[in-house]
Amino acid sequence: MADKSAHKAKIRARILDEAAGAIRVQGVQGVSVADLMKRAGLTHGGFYAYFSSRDDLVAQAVDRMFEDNRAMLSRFLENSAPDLGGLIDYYLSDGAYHMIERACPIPPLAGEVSRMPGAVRDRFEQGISRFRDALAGAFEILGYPQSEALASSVLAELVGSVTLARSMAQETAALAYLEASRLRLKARLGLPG
Amino acid sequence: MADKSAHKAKIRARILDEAAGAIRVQGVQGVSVADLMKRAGLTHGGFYAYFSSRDDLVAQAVDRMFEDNRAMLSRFLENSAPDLGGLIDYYLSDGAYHMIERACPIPPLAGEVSRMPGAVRDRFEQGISRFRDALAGAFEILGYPQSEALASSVLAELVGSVTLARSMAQETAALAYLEASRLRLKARLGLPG
DNA sequence: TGTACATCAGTGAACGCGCGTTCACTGATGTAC
DNA sequence: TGTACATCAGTGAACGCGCGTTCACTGATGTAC
Repeated sequence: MADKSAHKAKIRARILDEAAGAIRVQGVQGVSVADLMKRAGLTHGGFYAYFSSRDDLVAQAVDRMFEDNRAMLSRFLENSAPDLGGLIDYYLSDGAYHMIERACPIPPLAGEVSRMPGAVRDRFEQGISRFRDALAGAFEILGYPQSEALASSVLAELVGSVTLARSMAQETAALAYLEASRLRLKARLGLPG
Repeated sequence: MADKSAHKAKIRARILDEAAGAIRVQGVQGVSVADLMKRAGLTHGGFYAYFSSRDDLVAQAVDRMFEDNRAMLSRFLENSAPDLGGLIDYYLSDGAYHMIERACPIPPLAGEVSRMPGAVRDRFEQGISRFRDALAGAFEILGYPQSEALASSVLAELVGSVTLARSMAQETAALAYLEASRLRLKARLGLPG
Protein backbone atom coordinates (compact mmCIF):
# COMPACT_ATOMS: atom_id res chain seq x y z
CA MET A 1 0.00 0.00 0.00
CA ALA A 2 2.66 2.51 1.06
CA ASP A 3 4.75 1.14 -1.77
CA LYS A 4 2.02 1.90 -4.24
CA SER A 5 1.48 5.49 -3.26
CA ALA A 6 5.23 6.11 -3.18
CA HIS A 7 5.45 4.60 -6.64
CA LYS A 8 2.62 6.81 -7.84
CA ALA A 9 4.23 9.94 -6.45
CA LYS A 10 7.45 9.04 -8.23
CA ILE A 11 5.74 8.57 -11.58
CA ARG A 12 3.83 11.78 -11.09
CA ALA A 13 7.07 13.64 -10.43
CA ARG A 14 8.54 12.10 -13.57
CA ILE A 15 5.60 13.28 -15.69
CA LEU A 16 5.89 16.79 -14.23
CA ASP A 17 9.61 16.78 -14.86
CA GLU A 18 9.17 15.82 -18.47
CA ALA A 19 6.42 18.41 -18.86
CA ALA A 20 8.52 21.18 -17.34
CA GLY A 21 11.29 20.41 -19.81
CA ALA A 22 9.18 19.80 -22.89
CA ILE A 23 6.98 22.86 -22.40
CA ARG A 24 9.99 25.14 -22.14
CA VAL A 25 11.31 23.77 -25.43
CA GLN A 26 8.09 23.34 -27.40
CA GLY A 27 5.71 25.78 -25.74
CA VAL A 28 2.51 25.08 -23.86
CA GLN A 29 0.59 24.44 -27.06
CA GLY A 30 3.40 22.37 -28.52
CA VAL A 31 3.21 19.54 -26.01
CA SER A 32 0.39 17.00 -26.30
CA VAL A 33 -0.77 14.66 -23.55
CA ALA A 34 0.19 11.67 -25.67
CA ASP A 35 3.70 13.02 -26.39
CA LEU A 36 4.25 13.74 -22.76
CA MET A 37 3.15 10.33 -21.51
CA LYS A 38 5.32 8.68 -24.13
CA ARG A 39 8.31 10.63 -22.81
CA ALA A 40 7.49 9.39 -19.33
CA GLY A 41 7.34 5.81 -20.65
CA LEU A 42 3.56 5.43 -20.37
CA THR A 43 0.51 5.47 -22.64
CA HIS A 44 -1.77 8.49 -22.91
CA GLY A 45 -4.80 6.95 -21.21
CA GLY A 46 -3.08 6.84 -17.85
CA PHE A 47 -2.62 10.58 -17.73
CA TYR A 48 -5.89 11.27 -15.91
CA ALA A 49 -4.90 9.10 -12.98
CA TYR A 50 -2.31 11.80 -12.24
CA PHE A 51 -3.83 15.10 -13.36
CA SER A 52 -7.42 16.25 -13.59
CA SER A 53 -6.87 17.88 -16.96
CA ARG A 54 -4.20 19.15 -19.30
CA ASP A 55 -4.63 22.65 -17.85
CA ASP A 56 -4.00 21.26 -14.36
CA LEU A 57 -0.74 19.71 -15.58
CA VAL A 58 0.36 22.93 -17.24
CA ALA A 59 -0.21 24.96 -14.08
CA GLN A 60 1.78 22.51 -11.98
CA ALA A 61 4.52 22.30 -14.57
CA VAL A 62 4.90 26.07 -14.44
CA ASP A 63 5.38 25.83 -10.68
CA ARG A 64 7.93 23.12 -11.27
CA MET A 65 9.88 25.36 -13.68
CA PHE A 66 9.99 28.23 -11.25
CA GLU A 67 11.28 25.91 -8.54
CA ASP A 68 14.26 25.31 -10.82
CA ASN A 69 14.59 29.08 -11.11
CA ARG A 70 14.47 29.52 -7.38
CA ALA A 71 17.29 27.01 -6.98
CA MET A 72 19.32 28.85 -9.61
CA LEU A 73 18.74 32.18 -7.86
CA SER A 74 19.68 30.89 -4.44
CA ARG A 75 22.85 29.39 -5.87
CA PHE A 76 24.05 32.88 -6.81
CA LEU A 77 22.28 35.24 -4.44
CA GLU A 78 21.36 33.53 -1.21
CA ASN A 79 24.11 34.52 1.13
CA SER A 80 25.65 37.67 2.56
CA ALA A 81 27.79 38.28 -0.54
CA PRO A 82 25.49 37.88 -3.55
CA ASP A 83 27.26 37.00 -6.80
CA LEU A 84 25.40 39.22 -9.26
CA GLY A 85 28.13 38.93 -11.86
CA GLY A 86 27.89 35.14 -11.71
CA LEU A 87 24.12 35.26 -12.15
CA ILE A 88 24.38 37.54 -15.18
CA ASP A 89 27.16 35.42 -16.70
CA TYR A 90 25.05 32.33 -16.25
CA TYR A 91 21.73 33.76 -17.42
CA LEU A 92 23.26 35.10 -20.63
CA SER A 93 25.65 32.19 -21.24
CA ASP A 94 25.86 29.99 -24.32
CA GLY A 95 24.99 27.07 -22.06
CA ALA A 96 21.70 28.59 -20.89
CA TYR A 97 20.94 29.65 -24.46
CA HIS A 98 21.20 26.06 -25.63
CA MET A 99 19.81 24.21 -22.62
CA ILE A 100 16.31 25.64 -22.91
CA GLU A 101 14.71 22.70 -21.11
CA ARG A 102 16.44 23.55 -17.84
CA ALA A 103 16.86 27.31 -18.22
CA CYS A 104 14.56 30.14 -17.11
CA PRO A 105 10.96 29.64 -18.31
CA ILE A 106 10.25 33.35 -18.74
CA PRO A 107 11.84 33.95 -22.16
CA PRO A 108 10.30 30.97 -23.96
CA LEU A 109 6.86 31.18 -22.33
CA ALA A 110 5.98 34.75 -21.35
CA GLY A 111 4.34 35.58 -24.69
CA GLU A 112 2.17 32.50 -24.67
CA VAL A 113 1.28 32.92 -21.00
CA SER A 114 0.03 36.45 -21.76
CA ARG A 115 -2.76 34.80 -23.70
CA MET A 116 -3.67 32.27 -21.04
CA PRO A 117 -6.26 32.83 -18.35
CA GLY A 118 -6.24 32.35 -14.62
CA ALA A 119 -4.18 29.77 -12.82
CA VAL A 120 -1.17 29.63 -15.12
CA ARG A 121 -0.93 33.39 -15.36
CA ASP A 122 -1.05 33.87 -11.59
CA ARG A 123 1.70 31.34 -11.07
CA PHE A 124 3.82 32.93 -13.74
CA GLU A 125 3.45 36.34 -12.13
CA GLN A 126 4.48 34.87 -8.79
CA GLY A 127 7.58 33.39 -10.38
CA ILE A 128 8.49 36.75 -11.91
CA SER A 129 7.95 38.53 -8.61
CA ARG A 130 10.20 36.11 -6.77
CA PHE A 131 12.92 36.64 -9.36
CA ARG A 132 12.65 40.41 -9.10
CA ASP A 133 12.56 40.32 -5.31
CA ALA A 134 15.66 38.15 -5.20
CA LEU A 135 17.49 40.64 -7.42
CA ALA A 136 16.23 43.61 -5.40
CA GLY A 137 17.42 41.95 -2.18
CA ALA A 138 20.88 41.46 -3.65
CA PHE A 139 21.05 45.08 -4.83
CA GLU A 140 19.97 46.19 -1.37
CA ILE A 141 22.71 44.17 0.32
CA LEU A 142 25.29 45.47 -2.12
CA GLY A 143 24.24 49.05 -1.49
CA TYR A 144 22.78 50.01 -4.88
CA PRO A 145 20.27 52.87 -4.69
CA GLN A 146 16.65 52.33 -5.79
CA SER A 147 17.18 48.61 -5.55
CA GLU A 148 13.64 47.68 -6.56
CA ALA A 149 13.43 49.75 -9.72
CA LEU A 150 16.92 48.60 -10.64
CA ALA A 151 15.87 44.98 -10.17
CA SER A 152 12.92 45.48 -12.55
CA SER A 153 15.19 47.06 -15.11
CA VAL A 154 17.86 44.37 -14.92
CA LEU A 155 15.31 41.56 -15.05
CA ALA A 156 13.77 43.13 -18.15
CA GLU A 157 17.15 43.33 -19.86
CA LEU A 158 18.03 39.74 -18.97
CA VAL A 159 14.70 38.39 -20.19
CA GLY A 160 14.67 40.62 -23.25
CA SER A 161 18.16 39.63 -24.33
CA VAL A 162 17.48 35.90 -24.13
CA THR A 163 14.08 36.31 -25.80
CA LEU A 164 15.59 38.24 -28.70
CA ALA A 165 18.60 35.95 -29.05
CA ARG A 166 16.44 32.83 -29.18
CA SER A 167 14.16 34.26 -31.85
CA MET A 168 17.05 34.96 -34.21
CA ALA A 169 17.64 32.64 -37.13
CA GLN A 170 21.44 32.86 -37.03
CA GLU A 171 23.02 31.29 -33.97
CA THR A 172 26.23 33.32 -34.28
CA ALA A 173 24.24 36.57 -34.28
CA ALA A 174 22.27 35.32 -31.28
CA LEU A 175 25.37 34.48 -29.26
CA ALA A 176 26.94 37.81 -30.17
CA TYR A 177 23.81 39.55 -28.93
CA LEU A 178 23.98 37.72 -25.62
CA GLU A 179 27.65 38.52 -25.19
CA ALA A 180 27.10 42.21 -25.89
CA SER A 181 24.25 42.28 -23.37
CA ARG A 182 26.31 40.49 -20.79
CA LEU A 183 29.15 43.01 -21.00
CA ARG A 184 26.86 46.03 -21.13
CA LEU A 185 24.83 44.89 -18.16
CA LYS A 186 27.85 44.21 -16.01
CA ALA A 187 29.41 47.55 -17.01
CA ARG A 188 26.19 49.32 -16.10
CA LEU A 189 26.27 47.76 -12.65
CA GLY A 190 29.94 48.48 -12.14
CA LEU A 191 30.85 44.79 -12.08
CA PRO A 192 34.15 43.46 -13.49
CA GLY A 193 33.77 42.15 -17.08
CA MET B 1 -10.28 43.18 -65.75
CA ALA B 2 -8.15 45.90 -64.14
CA ASP B 3 -11.04 46.39 -61.72
CA LYS B 4 -10.91 42.76 -60.72
CA SER B 5 -7.22 42.62 -59.95
CA ALA B 6 -7.40 45.89 -58.04
CA HIS B 7 -10.28 44.45 -56.06
CA LYS B 8 -8.33 41.30 -55.38
CA ALA B 9 -5.31 43.25 -54.16
CA LYS B 10 -7.54 45.21 -51.83
CA ILE B 11 -9.10 42.09 -50.31
CA ARG B 12 -5.69 40.52 -49.98
CA ALA B 13 -4.44 43.58 -48.10
CA ARG B 14 -7.47 43.38 -45.83
CA ILE B 15 -6.79 39.74 -45.00
CA LEU B 16 -3.15 40.52 -44.25
CA ASP B 17 -4.19 43.46 -42.11
CA GLU B 18 -6.56 41.34 -40.07
CA ALA B 19 -3.92 38.63 -39.76
CA ALA B 20 -1.25 41.07 -38.59
CA GLY B 21 -3.60 42.30 -35.86
CA ALA B 22 -5.07 38.97 -34.82
CA ILE B 23 -1.74 37.14 -34.69
CA ARG B 24 -0.25 39.78 -32.40
CA VAL B 25 -3.20 39.38 -30.03
CA GLN B 26 -3.79 35.64 -30.22
CA GLY B 27 -0.43 34.29 -31.33
CA VAL B 28 0.46 32.46 -34.52
CA GLN B 29 -1.12 29.25 -33.31
CA GLY B 30 -4.17 31.06 -31.97
CA VAL B 31 -5.46 32.26 -35.33
CA SER B 32 -7.22 29.79 -37.63
CA VAL B 33 -7.77 30.25 -41.34
CA ALA B 34 -11.53 30.18 -40.80
CA ASP B 35 -11.42 32.81 -38.01
CA LEU B 36 -9.27 35.04 -40.12
CA MET B 37 -11.45 34.87 -43.23
CA LYS B 38 -14.53 35.54 -41.12
CA ARG B 39 -12.84 38.70 -39.79
CA ALA B 40 -12.20 39.77 -43.36
CA GLY B 41 -15.87 39.12 -44.20
CA LEU B 42 -15.29 36.01 -46.28
CA THR B 43 -15.63 32.25 -45.95
CA HIS B 44 -12.68 30.00 -45.30
CA GLY B 45 -12.62 28.26 -48.67
CA GLY B 46 -11.57 31.43 -50.46
CA PHE B 47 -8.34 31.70 -48.54
CA TYR B 48 -6.26 29.72 -51.02
CA ALA B 49 -7.05 32.12 -53.82
CA TYR B 50 -4.90 34.63 -51.88
CA PHE B 51 -2.21 32.60 -50.11
CA SER B 52 -0.57 29.33 -50.99
CA SER B 53 -0.78 28.04 -47.41
CA ARG B 54 -1.27 29.17 -43.86
CA ASP B 55 2.51 29.34 -43.41
CA ASP B 56 2.74 31.66 -46.40
CA LEU B 57 0.17 33.96 -44.80
CA VAL B 58 2.01 33.95 -41.47
CA ALA B 59 5.31 34.91 -43.09
CA GLN B 60 3.70 37.79 -44.97
CA ALA B 61 1.78 38.91 -41.90
CA VAL B 62 5.06 39.12 -39.97
CA ASP B 63 6.44 41.42 -42.67
CA ARG B 64 3.28 43.47 -42.43
CA MET B 65 3.74 43.85 -38.65
CA PHE B 66 7.32 45.02 -39.00
CA GLU B 67 6.23 47.59 -41.58
CA ASP B 68 4.09 49.09 -38.83
CA ASN B 69 7.17 49.04 -36.63
CA ARG B 70 9.25 50.77 -39.23
CA ALA B 71 6.66 53.53 -39.50
CA MET B 72 6.66 53.91 -35.71
CA LEU B 73 10.45 54.11 -35.64
CA SER B 74 10.68 56.68 -38.40
CA ARG B 75 8.07 58.80 -36.64
CA PHE B 76 10.45 59.19 -33.68
CA LEU B 77 13.93 58.72 -35.07
CA GLU B 78 14.10 59.59 -38.73
CA ASN B 79 15.43 63.07 -38.75
CA SER B 80 18.48 64.99 -37.56
CA ALA B 81 17.16 65.28 -33.97
CA PRO B 82 15.96 61.80 -32.98
CA ASP B 83 13.35 61.80 -30.20
CA LEU B 84 14.57 58.87 -28.11
CA GLY B 85 12.56 59.94 -25.08
CA GLY B 86 9.40 60.01 -27.17
CA LEU B 87 10.08 56.52 -28.49
CA ILE B 88 10.65 55.14 -24.99
CA ASP B 89 7.54 56.90 -23.65
CA TYR B 90 5.50 55.45 -26.47
CA TYR B 91 6.92 51.92 -26.40
CA LEU B 92 6.33 51.59 -22.65
CA SER B 93 3.02 53.51 -22.55
CA ASP B 94 -0.34 52.28 -21.25
CA GLY B 95 -1.66 52.77 -24.76
CA ALA B 96 0.86 50.42 -26.37
CA TYR B 97 0.34 47.94 -23.52
CA HIS B 98 -3.35 47.76 -24.31
CA MET B 99 -3.31 48.12 -28.08
CA ILE B 100 -1.50 44.88 -28.75
CA GLU B 101 -2.90 44.52 -32.26
CA ARG B 102 -1.05 47.60 -33.48
CA ALA B 103 1.97 47.61 -31.18
CA CYS B 104 5.39 46.02 -31.63
CA PRO B 105 5.18 42.31 -32.61
CA ILE B 106 8.36 41.32 -30.78
CA PRO B 107 7.00 40.96 -27.21
CA PRO B 108 3.94 38.87 -28.04
CA LEU B 109 5.55 36.69 -30.70
CA ALA B 110 9.28 36.24 -30.06
CA GLY B 111 8.82 33.14 -27.90
CA GLU B 112 6.62 31.41 -30.42
CA VAL B 113 8.82 32.42 -33.34
CA SER B 114 11.81 30.80 -31.59
CA ARG B 115 10.08 27.48 -32.22
CA MET B 116 9.26 28.11 -35.86
CA PRO B 117 11.49 27.18 -38.75
CA GLY B 118 12.72 29.05 -41.77
CA ALA B 119 10.86 31.86 -43.45
CA VAL B 120 9.10 33.34 -40.43
CA ARG B 121 12.22 33.25 -38.31
CA ASP B 122 14.35 34.99 -40.94
CA ARG B 123 11.80 37.75 -41.34
CA PHE B 124 11.56 38.20 -37.61
CA GLU B 125 15.32 38.51 -37.29
CA GLN B 126 15.34 41.13 -40.04
CA GLY B 127 12.71 43.10 -38.19
CA ILE B 128 14.73 42.97 -34.99
CA SER B 129 17.89 44.06 -36.80
CA ARG B 130 16.15 47.03 -38.36
CA PHE B 131 14.89 48.09 -34.95
CA ARG B 132 18.32 47.81 -33.39
CA ASP B 133 19.97 49.61 -36.30
CA ALA B 134 17.49 52.47 -36.05
CA LEU B 135 18.27 52.83 -32.34
CA ALA B 136 22.03 52.60 -32.96
CA GLY B 137 21.77 55.28 -35.63
CA ALA B 138 19.98 57.59 -33.22
CA PHE B 139 22.56 56.98 -30.50
CA GLU B 140 25.30 57.70 -33.00
CA ILE B 141 23.72 61.03 -34.00
CA LEU B 142 23.23 61.99 -30.39
CA GLY B 143 26.84 61.22 -29.55
CA TYR B 144 26.46 58.24 -27.22
CA PRO B 145 29.56 56.03 -27.08
CA GLN B 146 29.33 52.36 -28.14
CA SER B 147 26.10 53.10 -29.95
CA GLU B 148 25.59 49.59 -31.25
CA ALA B 149 26.01 47.75 -27.96
CA LEU B 150 23.86 50.37 -26.28
CA ALA B 151 21.14 49.87 -28.89
CA SER B 152 21.12 46.11 -28.19
CA SER B 153 20.87 46.74 -24.48
CA VAL B 154 18.05 49.28 -24.75
CA LEU B 155 16.09 47.13 -27.19
CA ALA B 156 16.38 44.19 -24.80
CA GLU B 157 15.10 46.27 -21.91
CA LEU B 158 12.18 47.65 -23.95
CA VAL B 159 11.16 44.22 -25.21
CA GLY B 160 11.72 42.57 -21.83
CA SER B 161 9.63 45.12 -19.95
CA VAL B 162 6.65 44.81 -22.24
CA THR B 163 6.95 41.02 -22.34
CA LEU B 164 7.02 40.80 -18.54
CA ALA B 165 4.24 43.34 -18.04
CA ARG B 166 1.92 41.57 -20.48
CA SER B 167 2.45 38.21 -18.79
CA MET B 168 1.39 39.52 -15.38
CA ALA B 169 -2.07 38.71 -14.10
CA GLN B 170 -2.62 42.03 -12.35
CA GLU B 171 -2.94 45.00 -14.70
CA THR B 172 -1.98 47.52 -12.02
CA ALA B 173 1.26 45.64 -11.31
CA ALA B 174 1.93 45.47 -15.05
CA LEU B 175 1.46 49.20 -15.58
CA ALA B 176 3.63 49.96 -12.54
CA TYR B 177 6.35 47.77 -14.02
CA LEU B 178 6.21 49.64 -17.32
CA GLU B 179 6.32 53.01 -15.58
CA ALA B 180 9.33 52.00 -13.49
CA SER B 181 11.13 50.75 -16.60
CA ARG B 182 10.29 53.91 -18.49
CA LEU B 183 11.80 56.14 -15.82
CA ARG B 184 14.83 53.94 -15.26
CA LEU B 185 15.61 53.70 -18.94
CA LYS B 186 15.37 57.43 -19.51
CA ALA B 187 17.49 58.13 -16.43
CA ARG B 188 20.09 55.68 -17.67
CA LEU B 189 20.29 57.54 -20.97
CA GLY B 190 20.37 60.94 -19.34
CA LEU B 191 17.01 61.94 -20.80
CA PRO B 192 14.54 64.16 -18.91
CA GLY B 193 11.88 62.12 -17.01
C1' DT C 1 3.01 -22.56 2.22
C1' DG C 2 -0.72 -22.35 -1.01
C1' DT C 3 -4.98 -20.79 -3.02
C1' DA C 4 -8.76 -17.29 -4.00
C1' DC C 5 -9.81 -12.80 -4.16
C1' DA C 6 -9.47 -7.54 -4.22
C1' DT C 7 -7.02 -3.62 -5.67
C1' DC C 8 -5.47 -0.48 -8.87
C1' DA C 9 -1.65 1.28 -12.16
C1' DG C 10 -1.54 1.18 -16.72
C1' DT C 11 -3.54 0.02 -21.60
C1' DG C 12 -5.50 1.16 -25.95
C1' DA C 13 -9.78 1.70 -28.63
C1' DA C 14 -13.15 5.10 -29.21
C1' DC C 15 -15.57 9.69 -28.84
C1' DG C 16 -16.39 14.45 -30.51
C1' DC C 17 -14.12 18.44 -32.06
C1' DG C 18 -11.50 21.91 -34.65
C1' DC C 19 -8.01 22.28 -37.78
C1' DG C 20 -5.70 23.04 -42.77
C1' DT C 21 -6.69 22.00 -47.18
C1' DT C 22 -9.39 20.60 -51.49
C1' DC C 23 -12.83 21.03 -54.83
C1' DA C 24 -17.23 21.07 -57.39
C1' DC C 25 -20.19 24.58 -57.67
C1' DT C 26 -22.68 29.43 -57.82
C1' DG C 27 -23.74 33.75 -59.39
C1' DA C 28 -22.35 38.40 -60.37
C1' DT C 29 -19.73 40.94 -63.74
C1' DG C 30 -17.50 42.04 -68.16
C1' DT C 31 -17.14 40.99 -73.15
C1' DA C 32 -18.61 39.74 -78.02
C1' DC C 33 -21.67 40.27 -81.48
C1' DT D 1 -29.60 48.30 -76.97
C1' DG D 2 -30.12 43.42 -76.11
C1' DT D 3 -28.78 38.65 -75.78
C1' DA D 4 -25.41 34.67 -75.08
C1' DC D 5 -21.35 33.39 -73.28
C1' DA D 6 -16.83 33.36 -70.53
C1' DT D 7 -14.52 34.55 -66.45
C1' DC D 8 -13.49 34.12 -61.83
C1' DA D 9 -14.15 35.73 -56.77
C1' DG D 10 -16.30 33.59 -53.36
C1' DT D 11 -19.09 29.49 -51.21
C1' DG D 12 -19.64 25.58 -48.27
C1' DA D 13 -19.45 20.53 -47.94
C1' DA D 14 -16.07 17.16 -47.37
C1' DC D 15 -11.41 15.01 -46.49
C1' DG D 16 -7.86 13.25 -43.26
C1' DC D 17 -5.56 14.26 -39.10
C1' DG D 18 -4.26 15.13 -34.30
C1' DC D 19 -6.06 16.57 -30.23
C1' DG D 20 -8.11 16.11 -25.08
C1' DT D 21 -10.80 13.12 -22.76
C1' DT D 22 -13.41 8.74 -21.44
C1' DC D 23 -13.82 4.09 -20.28
C1' DA D 24 -14.02 -0.98 -20.29
C1' DC D 25 -10.51 -3.88 -19.70
C1' DT D 26 -5.86 -6.36 -18.26
C1' DG D 27 -2.61 -8.23 -15.43
C1' DA D 28 0.69 -7.73 -11.75
C1' DT D 29 0.82 -7.20 -6.81
C1' DG D 30 -0.70 -7.45 -2.00
C1' DT D 31 -4.00 -9.47 1.40
C1' DA D 32 -7.06 -13.02 3.69
C1' DC D 33 -7.64 -17.39 5.18
